[in-house]
Amino acid sequence: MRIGELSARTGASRRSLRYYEEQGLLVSSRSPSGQRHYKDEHVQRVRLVQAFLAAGVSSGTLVEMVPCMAEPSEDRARQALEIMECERARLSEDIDGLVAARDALDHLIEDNRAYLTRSADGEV
Amino acid sequence: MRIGELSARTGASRRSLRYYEEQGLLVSSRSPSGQRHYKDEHVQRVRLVQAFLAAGVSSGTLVEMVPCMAEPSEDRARQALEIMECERARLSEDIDGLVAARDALDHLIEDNRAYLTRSADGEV
DNA sequence: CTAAATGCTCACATCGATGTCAGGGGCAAG
DNA sequence: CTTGCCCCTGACATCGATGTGAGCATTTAG
Repeated sequence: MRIGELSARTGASRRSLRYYEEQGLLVSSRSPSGQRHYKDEHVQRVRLVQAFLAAGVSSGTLVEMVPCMAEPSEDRARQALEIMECERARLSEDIDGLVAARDALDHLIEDNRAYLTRSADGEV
Repeated sequence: MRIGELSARTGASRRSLRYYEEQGLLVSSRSPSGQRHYKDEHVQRVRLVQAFLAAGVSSGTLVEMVPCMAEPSEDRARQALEIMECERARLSEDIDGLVAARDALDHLIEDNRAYLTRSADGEV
């Protein structure tokens, strides 16, 4: 498939797909005229990239984690593992932060509701 | 306290504190010479702002949520409530995304570990 | 009093993923 | 052949929170 279809299937803009490739997160075989061609497999790859980027993993970090699978070397694998675990810790921290924020928000919502209820009861 | 102390207590840079004020997220009383002065109370406020900003709530959205508590009006409260609930949904979505990413990462880590183990067992 | 530390404002820089526009091919159907 | 749609590269723009630096004022410690 060409870039338009991959874009449609993944929701990533063409621009983003080219960017992923530029960053080494995605490969494409080129037709003689230079057009990118992808296989079904790549749909999953793009989804993975999207998930990590959305999770705040930078493309630079991602490139150190994921592509090691393409050209496996023991050293690279060890280094990738270290980075992955580091990133995993960051993710967990972020999750905790978000959950805390949501709790705080729930608190504000509660307060607001209480205020409105009181107000509705005709209180000044 | 002046801005330096508030900064030290919250971990927010002086720059950020001025920015929060500029955005209407923080108030300060000014000394005759124009220096900002804060009360202990404000430490908590800053922490709240930090938590929400870190959670990806924009200062614009935040200003519609939080300061309604300062000048409570029924209409504002209702509108704020709507925004809060909307933002809560977004937060929950984000959390789900992060958790999914972490799961994917765990998968990659697992694969990597398996590879290293096989490698250590002397396999080609 | 003086020097050091702190504060003020204004303005420009940064980062990363993406949007967008321009100028130029490529390819299929009418 | 032409029309329409997709693709290419390259470059500049965007957003939001924060960093940074200049130039100047104020407060505090010695």
